[in-house]
Amino acid sequence: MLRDEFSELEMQRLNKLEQMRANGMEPFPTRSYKNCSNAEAIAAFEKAEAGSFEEPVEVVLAGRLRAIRNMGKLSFAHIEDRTGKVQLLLRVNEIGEEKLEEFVRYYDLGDFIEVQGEMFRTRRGEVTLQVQDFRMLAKALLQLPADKDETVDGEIIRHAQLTDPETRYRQRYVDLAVNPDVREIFKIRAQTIKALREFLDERGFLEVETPILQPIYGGAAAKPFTTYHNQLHQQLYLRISFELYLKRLLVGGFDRVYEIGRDFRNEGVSFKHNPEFTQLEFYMAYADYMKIMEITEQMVAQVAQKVLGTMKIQYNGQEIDLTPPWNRMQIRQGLIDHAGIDIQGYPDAESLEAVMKEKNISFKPGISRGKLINTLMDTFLEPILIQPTFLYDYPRDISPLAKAKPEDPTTVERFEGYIGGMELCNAFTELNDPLDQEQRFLEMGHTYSEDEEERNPMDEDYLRAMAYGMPPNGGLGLGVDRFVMLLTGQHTLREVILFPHLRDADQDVRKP
RNA sequence: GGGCGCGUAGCUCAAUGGUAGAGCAGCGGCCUUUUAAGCCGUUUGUUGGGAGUUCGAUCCUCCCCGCGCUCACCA
Repeated sequence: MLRDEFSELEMQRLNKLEQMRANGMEPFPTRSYKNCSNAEAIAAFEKAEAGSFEEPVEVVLAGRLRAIRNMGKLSFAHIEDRTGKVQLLLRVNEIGEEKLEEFVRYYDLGDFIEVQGEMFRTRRGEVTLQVQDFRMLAKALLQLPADKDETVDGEIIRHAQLTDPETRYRQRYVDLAVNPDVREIFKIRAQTIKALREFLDERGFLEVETPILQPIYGGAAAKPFTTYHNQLHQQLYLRISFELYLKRLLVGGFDRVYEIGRDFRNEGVSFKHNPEFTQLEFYMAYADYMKIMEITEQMVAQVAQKVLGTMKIQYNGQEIDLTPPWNRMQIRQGLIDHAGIDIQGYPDAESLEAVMKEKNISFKPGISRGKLINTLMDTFLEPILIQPTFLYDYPRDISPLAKAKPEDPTTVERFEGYIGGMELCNAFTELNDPLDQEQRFLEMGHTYSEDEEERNPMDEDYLRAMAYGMPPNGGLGLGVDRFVMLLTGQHTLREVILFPHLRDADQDVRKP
C-alpha cells in the first residue's frame, strides 16, 4: 500500500490532503478551466503593454507549483506548464486573509494548481499573474527533488538538481518534471523523427508497418528475443530488422517504402546499444548504393537544419559539419592508409590472420575473413571517423543480403555512415537475384554452427517473393537513437531513450 | 560475462574504528513586490542488503543487489 510506505514528510502532505477534504476542498477535482498557456499569457500581456492596455489581460492558468516564496501578507510562486514558467502573486488585499492562509497551509511544491487573475509586471520587471482566485487541481503526495535556479549575469545556475542516473532513468517522470533540459532532448527527438518522415514523404516514399513478431527473423547479424504464441503453438521472434519484409513490398509494387520502428536485439548493453532501439529503414527501387549515399547525406543534413537550424553540430568538443557531400572512403584504401594492410593481398582468413598477428592486432581467432576485416575497421577506421564519412565496399561473407560488385565477386556494394566515431547507418545495393540469395543463405548456414543464434536462417518465403521479380534497389538502415545522440550532444543512448533498459530493481523503487 | 569504481536525509554533498552533519526541501515564527527572498528556531537517516572481525563498524573483510566506467559481445 502506498500509504504504508509514506515517510513523515509524505504523511504531512497526506494530512494536508485530508484536511482539505474535511474543509470541503477537493484536492483532485475532475475538470480544469485553464484557458491559456503560461507562454501565451506572458505574450498577451507584453502585447497589451506595447499597445497601451485597452483591456486587462485576464486568464485562467494551470500548472505545477515549482517555487513558493511566502512573505507574510503576500506570496510569490511559480507555476510551470509545457510552455514554461510564470510567476504568481497572491496578495492578502486581493484574495483575503483566509484564502492566503489556505495557500500557505495546504499548498506544496509539486502540486498542480489552477489560478485565475490578471497579468501585470512587478517592480522587478517580471510579468506576473495577480491572482484573484486559485484552487488545487492535483495534490502531490511525494516530494520532487529540490531544485532551484539562480540567475547570475543572465546565466542560469541550477542548485541541487537531480543527477543520480539510477533515479533519473528508473523514475524518468521525476527527471522530466525537474530537468527542463531533459525535456528538451525528447522534443528534439520528436522533431527529428518528424523531419525524417517529411524528407521521405516528400520523395514519394510510402510509410508502412511490418510484423514485430516474426516466425523467422533476419536482415541483420544479431541474436533475437524469442517468444511464444500460446493459441497457435508458434515459436516467434521479436524482429532484429525490418529488411526482409520491406523488400517483399518492392515485389508488391510499392517501390519506395520506409518504416520507423523498434528493433530488438538480445545482446549487450552499452552507451550505443540498447536491447530495443528505434530504426529507420527505407528501400528505393532503381537506386544503387551510391545513390543511397547521396540521399542519406541530404536527409541527415536536412533534418539537422530543420531541427537545429544548422548543419554544424558540436559533439565531444568538436565541431562536426554535416553539410553534403560527406567523405567517402573505400575500405580497402582506408585500411592501406590507416592499418598498413592491403586486404586484397590476403584473399583468405589464414593469410589475413597471419599478417594481423605479425602486426600485433588483437582479434578473435577462427573467425571469417570478412569478420577479420571488420575487426580491422573497428580498430583503425571507426574511431577516427569523426567527420561524416561513408565507408564502402564490404566483404561479401558478412553481407548476405547485399549485391556483389560486378567486377569483384568477393566484395559487395555496401556502405556504412560514420559520424563522431560511431556507426550511424548501413546500406547496400540490395541483392535481388533469388538464386544468388539462396546461395547466400546456404553459405550462412554453413558458416555458422547450428547453435549460433546470430546465423541468418533460410527464409523460403523471402526467396519466393524475390523469385516473382524484385526491382533493383538500394536500402538503408539508420539508428534513430544514435542520430538523436548526435543532434543533442549526448554521449549515451540512455539519455535519448525515455525509459532505457535497466536491471530489475528488486526493492522499493524509491529506495533502490 | 570479466576488470575497476561507487551506493550516507527527499535532492546535492561532508565526516570519523566510538551508532553521523551542511545547504536546499520540510515544520514553527516574523515579514505587502520577492525571485537560490531574508531573519530566528527546529526535525529528519535500518549510512543499499546480509554475514563476519572487533568491547564497539557507516568506515575493515566476505557475499548479495543496484548504478557507473571499461573489456568482451554487438552494426
